[in-house]
Amino acid sequence: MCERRSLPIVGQPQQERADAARNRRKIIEVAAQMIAEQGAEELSLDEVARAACVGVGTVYRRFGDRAGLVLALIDDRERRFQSEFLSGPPPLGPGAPADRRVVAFLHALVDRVVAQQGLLLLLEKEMTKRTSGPYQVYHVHLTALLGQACPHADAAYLADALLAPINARLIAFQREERGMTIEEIKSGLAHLARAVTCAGP
Amino acid sequence: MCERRSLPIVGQPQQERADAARNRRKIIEVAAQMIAEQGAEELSLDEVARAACVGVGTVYRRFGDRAGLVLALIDDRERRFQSEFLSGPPPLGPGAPADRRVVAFLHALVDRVVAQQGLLLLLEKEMTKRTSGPYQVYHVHLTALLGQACPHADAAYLADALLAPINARLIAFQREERGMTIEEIKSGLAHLARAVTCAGP
DNA sequence: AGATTAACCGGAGAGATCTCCGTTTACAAC
DNA sequence: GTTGTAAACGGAGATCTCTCCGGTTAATCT
Repeated sequence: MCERRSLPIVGQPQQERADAARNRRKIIEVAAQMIAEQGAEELSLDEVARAACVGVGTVYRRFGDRAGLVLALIDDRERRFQSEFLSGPPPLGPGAPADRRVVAFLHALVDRVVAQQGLLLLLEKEMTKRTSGPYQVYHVHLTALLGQACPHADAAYLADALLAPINARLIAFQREERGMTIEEIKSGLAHLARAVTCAGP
Repeated sequence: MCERRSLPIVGQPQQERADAARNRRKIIEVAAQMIAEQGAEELSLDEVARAACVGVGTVYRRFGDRAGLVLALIDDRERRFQSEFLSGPPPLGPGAPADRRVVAFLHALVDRVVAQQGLLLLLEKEMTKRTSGPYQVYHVHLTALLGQACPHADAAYLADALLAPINARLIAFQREERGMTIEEIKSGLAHLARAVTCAGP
């Protein structure tokens, strides 16, 4: 009973209706442009809906909430980034020793945060319920690397602890209020990573 | 010219009018009770105002915004905590070696986050503009300790990095989703602190 | 006590987030 | 083409945060 006519495409939500897909694209496009024009800080979904000639309900049905829309906006770049550290050239991708990959990964994350500051600030603020998909991926990846680099430690916790200082709020604060440069931040992280991967059990 | 009649009390905002002080107390009291009853998650300043028999404007004039009210609610406990690590008995207070004080401090911070989870979650979410007063104090304190424990490193950055994993969001996630215990979190932090304070330049 | 005034008060209102539900529409089956 | 229906649509509305401003009051000076 209740058999489906066409087999579902795995991972895809059963095919999206044409109007739905069109609206999704339009909303993302309009939102991206609004952010380019007036910054991410004051992105209003009401306004996005109006500019996209779509009801507010539609925006929320497509993306769930603010965080969902921001996640969708980041998605493209995020995919590329993930493929880089999962299967790209070393030292970020496989082929380099684990401890070097750890540092390369943390540095790449810093660059990503700096590049997407506005959107990530918004995302971090709004993301109270679920944990972001990207974070989960980073954590799995870093845990694996740390497991190789220092097999005796609690790699899962260390991964959380190394990821924690790489967030948009803190980095913005360090750069704007503390006057730190990106290089100083990266070198601090490298120091931390080195200490962790070299230390005894 | 423009001389003041009575010298201002240093640090105090020039004395608060009686009705203003009464309202401040009432608002804090009502807010604390509402949180005790229904959790911090859904604290509405509108509702607080209504329950305190006060206009919304009054709440915002007294506390600035949500973050301000939450900060005021935390204040008491916070003062005590600060005096403990600034002038209380060792190993938290002065008297113990710096590296032991670092660990004691981080552990005390974890306990504080666990004890105040609800309010701190709210605070972290709302605190986008200014950085919280408490954080600044923690950072100064930890930077000083790290400066003693490992004079060669960038103590200011390490302080940020060690404080970053001690936030309500992450700890709630680690406990609820990852199933970690408080002891596991503390031991992970201790490991990290040890690695940092022992590592070479 | 009476007058003066700076500080405070209340609550309407702007603008935002998100929900709900009656109406409309795309698509598949016939 | 017609038809049936699940999915999508739109936008009014419930709440919330925070601002603004005309009216009120506590504290001070005479």
